[in-house]
Amino acid sequence: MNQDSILRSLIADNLVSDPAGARGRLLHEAAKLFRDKGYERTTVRDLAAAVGIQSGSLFHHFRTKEEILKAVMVETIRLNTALMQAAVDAASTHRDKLQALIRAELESINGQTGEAMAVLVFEWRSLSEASQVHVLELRDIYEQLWLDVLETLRQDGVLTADPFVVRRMLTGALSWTVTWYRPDGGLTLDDLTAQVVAMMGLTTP
Amino acid sequence: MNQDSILRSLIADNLVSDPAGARGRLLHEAAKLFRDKGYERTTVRDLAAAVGIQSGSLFHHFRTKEEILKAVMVETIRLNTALMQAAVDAASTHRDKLQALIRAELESINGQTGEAMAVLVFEWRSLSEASQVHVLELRDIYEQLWLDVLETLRQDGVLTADPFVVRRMLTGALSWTVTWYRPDGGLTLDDLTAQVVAMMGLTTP
DNA sequence: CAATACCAAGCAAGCGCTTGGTTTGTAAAC
DNA sequence: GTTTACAAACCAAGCGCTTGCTTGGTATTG
Repeated sequence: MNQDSILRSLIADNLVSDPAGARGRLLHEAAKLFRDKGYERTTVRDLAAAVGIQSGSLFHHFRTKEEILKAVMVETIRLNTALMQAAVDAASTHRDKLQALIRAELESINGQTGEAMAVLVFEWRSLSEASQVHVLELRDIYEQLWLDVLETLRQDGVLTADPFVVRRMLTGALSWTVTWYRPDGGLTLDDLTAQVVAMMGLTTP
Repeated sequence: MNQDSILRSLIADNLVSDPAGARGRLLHEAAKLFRDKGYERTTVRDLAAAVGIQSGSLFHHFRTKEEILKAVMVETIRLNTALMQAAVDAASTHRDKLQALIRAELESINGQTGEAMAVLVFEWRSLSEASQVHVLELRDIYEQLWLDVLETLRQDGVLTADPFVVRRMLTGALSWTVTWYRPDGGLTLDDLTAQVVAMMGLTTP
């Protein structure tokens, strides 16, 4: 199950939009704009112009501007939960599973879906409370993946800190990379993963 | 040099506003509003109401709304640079200096100045480019403090990862605490500091 | 009696979203 | 194979409201 087949399977199940379709293209452009200018500073006219239609025509596809933001977030979480699950399943040892998760999340944040992941982190407050509840449920599934792996490591005695706290710290550390990491800066994502692992004192003995 | 005397010395030098004065009170309320609703969603009418004046009267103290945001950020960096410097100076060993920095930053983020620190992290994009340059210069001084301490630890052989990367990871991890840490949750800031140190494998042998 | 701090009113611009009508794609009906 | 039917996709225009900010005048303070 590689990344591309995971995406295609989700599209087939109607869980994420086809990036080639009209809806998918809009969501992709919306993610870029929301990341670059922020949700509030992005107008529906900006969004419409990005896909070459009139602002009013947007409301044929989405009822409100906020619905667009929510769709970006929901589809991003769905895709990434599937990607993380695959990463965990592919690794064998507990330590490798954590490393795979770190690597996969760095990939999500700094790769193709980077814009959407940044939106998920920095535009949370712009969601209405009702939408927040919905997105939160999806995020909990995602987080449990991490907690399960971290808990096994703690039982192995490799990790001394609280899994819950460790995950929160990792969330911050990894998502923050979006503000400074540039792939052309002489540091690959593998390097970065290695540094995180080294920083946690988890390098293979 | 305790925290209070540092603050008073900065006020005397006109580097930060007296929290008791009109300007200081507004900046404090602005930081709260900006954190809770975001800069864009906060209107000048909100800001004015928070200190009990009319919206137009705001522009007697600040020329633009953005000037308020900038002032919040600039004064916060000034205060925290001074606090961090004091924390480093007070500790003796290299490891203690790092622990003091972590503790001090957690305190800044989750204590009295927490609102302003959150604004500094999450409202960066709302600053005009001209203001960003100015704030960036101040931030570099602040960051150098961290890098110097981390470099000594690397030379001691205690730290294997790159100081630059470690600082960026710590920035993310520590500032992210603002989204989840609650002092009444049975976890003190000292506990949190200890967890971070443990996570880095820096616990005293 | 100046300077500072404020109010009441409102302007111009930009915002999300609505409206009524036109084009386009598709597939059955003849 | 043309015609008919109809919904989906879109446009052009603009409405109602909110926004940051201005203006001219009035208290307050040292």
